[in-house]
Amino acid sequence: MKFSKATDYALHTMLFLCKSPFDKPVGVQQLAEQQQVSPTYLSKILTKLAKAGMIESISGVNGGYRLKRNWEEISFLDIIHAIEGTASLFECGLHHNPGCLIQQVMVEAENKMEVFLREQKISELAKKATNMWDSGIK
Amino acid sequence: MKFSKATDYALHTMLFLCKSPFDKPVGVQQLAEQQQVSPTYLSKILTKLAKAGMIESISGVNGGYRLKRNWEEISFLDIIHAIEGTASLFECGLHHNPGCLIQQVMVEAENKMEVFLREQKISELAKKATNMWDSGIK
DNA sequence: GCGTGATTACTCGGATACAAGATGTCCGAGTTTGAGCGG
DNA sequence: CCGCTCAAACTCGGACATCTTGTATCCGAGTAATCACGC
Repeated sequence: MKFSKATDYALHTMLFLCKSPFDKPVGVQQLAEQQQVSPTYLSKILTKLAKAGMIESISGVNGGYRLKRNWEEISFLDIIHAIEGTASLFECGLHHNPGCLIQQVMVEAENKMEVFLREQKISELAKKATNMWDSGIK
Repeated sequence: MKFSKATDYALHTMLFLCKSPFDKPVGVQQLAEQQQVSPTYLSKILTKLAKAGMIESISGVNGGYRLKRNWEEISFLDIIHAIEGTASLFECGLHHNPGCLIQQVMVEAENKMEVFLREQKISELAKKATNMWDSGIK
């Protein structure tokens, strides 16, 4: 039970895109270099984010990826769900008992986390990050 | 990113032990049958719970597993940690940056879940379960 | 009747097999930009 | 100077290859209760 590296890459990529100028698409090459990942692998992850409607791809020379409208509303949870899927974290093996008390507790626990992650907008983080950058705090 | 089946088995086993008479140890056979798992596999999981000090094993004929003292304080989180380990769910790949903002958000999210799971005592659930049983609600 | 040993019913732990999912690579195809070249 | 073609720089998507981890099985060893046997 761990978050996959793909999620890590996705979050960092989104954060980076938020800090980039909106008119110029960023190439996979550059994004991959930033995080020390192979470009081809990153492109898989970006495809998922694109299908989820968070970013869009521009093909051809000077192409790359760019944020889509309403990007300011994108939360951590959105990104995580796009990569990890939306299935429940816990599945009671005794599926013939839908009222499993353990299942109920676990679902509620998962919910606590999701509520928090839904509040965390990636755009807010981008602001904070650039502020730190400006003030010289590393 | 999902909880393992082992965690599922562990939780159900602990719940079952809570509902069993304390003086008579329960055999792996019986516990495994209850959950449709192979006894040998279950025994691995039980070993982990034993090492975490939640239960103890009685060897020999009429042996089995039994709850240990202070079992009433055992929380969901204790059990999950015993099986899944206590490592953080999220690890930022860019480990040369300890102040990664994304990491901070994720750790906090994980914390929200853990705080909740720490409050959930397995013994409380056992009480509730037997009440439901008594009142005929399946 | 009583002690001693064998049998039985258990757990323990290591080694190993198997499956699935995460991670990563390769390649062929499509798309746009821009440069080169001929008229 | 204009238009056509072609190469270059990109992304897209499928098909693999690899690695890690969860899941599961097998087997030999240890342990305690119980039973059987012989004295």
